Amino acid sequence: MKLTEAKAQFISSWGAFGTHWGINRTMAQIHALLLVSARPLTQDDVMEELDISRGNVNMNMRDLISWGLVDRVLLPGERKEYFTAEKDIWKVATQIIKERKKRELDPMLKLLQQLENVDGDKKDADTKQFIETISGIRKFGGQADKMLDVMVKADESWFLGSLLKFFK
Amino acid sequence: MKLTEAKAQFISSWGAFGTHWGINRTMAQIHALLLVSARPLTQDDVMEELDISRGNVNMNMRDLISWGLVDRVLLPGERKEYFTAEKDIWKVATQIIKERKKRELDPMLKLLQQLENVDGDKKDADTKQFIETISGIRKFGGQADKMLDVMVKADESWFLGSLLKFFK
DNA sequence: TTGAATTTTCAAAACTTATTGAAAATAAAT
DNA sequence: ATTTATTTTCAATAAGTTTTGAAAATTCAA
Repeated sequence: MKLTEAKAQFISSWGAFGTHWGINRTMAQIHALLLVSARPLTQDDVMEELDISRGNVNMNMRDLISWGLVDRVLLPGERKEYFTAEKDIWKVATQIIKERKKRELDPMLKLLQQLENVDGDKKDADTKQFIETISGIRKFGGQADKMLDVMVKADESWFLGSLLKFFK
Repeated sequence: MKLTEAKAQFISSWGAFGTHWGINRTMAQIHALLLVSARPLTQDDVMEELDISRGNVNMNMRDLISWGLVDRVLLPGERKEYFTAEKDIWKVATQIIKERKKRELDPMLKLLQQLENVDGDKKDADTKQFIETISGIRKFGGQADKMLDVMVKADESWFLGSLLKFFK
């Protein structure tokens, strides 16, 4: 397969993949494009490569920057802004974990904690089931939370190396 | 907080949570409702509780069943079908992991393997970057894949117990 | 069988989210 | 200070997704 075709294939699949994870297709595609580009790109480059409008590129790029996945780069002597993506996939993953934990997991755990203290007779079947379900989810979420904390603090070789030994 | 209010709160938050993970709001809400119900519910129960149409309940319920998260239950002497959700959150999580791995991760890894064999000069910056990025993602994905395999085969106490010790 | 209860389907409508493109704002060069 | 290049914003529109509801299909009982 030729490079151009392979790139297109990767960008398209990565975009489709993203939509299963609550990320919009275009954002994932821009990210994919930057991931496989040896050099930083301008908004115009992205517009041309993906055939999308300037406003679209601009907004999604901002979003990628706010997720910490893309950086603005100023090339000396150039008027235009350039954009580049972190290429180390471990860093990408920990960055995403960090953000999603903050935006989604932590607030959910906080809510579950409150809901666990629902008032009412603990002998009532519905109340009992509610408390059991909520506390089950909270405990599980708490463990996941701890594990992700260690993960984002660890460095790749340590983490994957250890896990690998651990799981044979 | 009263039980009714707490339930409503949980169902609504779980629905919002779901949308961040590529799951539609209603499916997540039906799942939440079944998770906190002490007894199986009919389509009519769900229609009433969530104030949604019959067709909507029916389609999302099918989907939940295909994900292995909900079961049909036939109560003796009853004409209607009842539905119930697996309450053990570890089982729920491993079930979801198993399905998403099969539907998303495995095909992606297969694609990356193919893309790694792109033809072209490995000294060309673009080709080099492409191969490096793709193989980086593939290696990382491969590790994740292995870890998830162990997880879905393990049982909760073993897995979380071991991880907990492992991560202090 | 026939008829009533129940479930399933799916085209149309409602709703949600993403995209465009042109105008406004900003920044740099002359 | 003015012109020119570039980026940002956002109302309008397009595209995509979810929901409805009524008709068709199925299931069960008499």
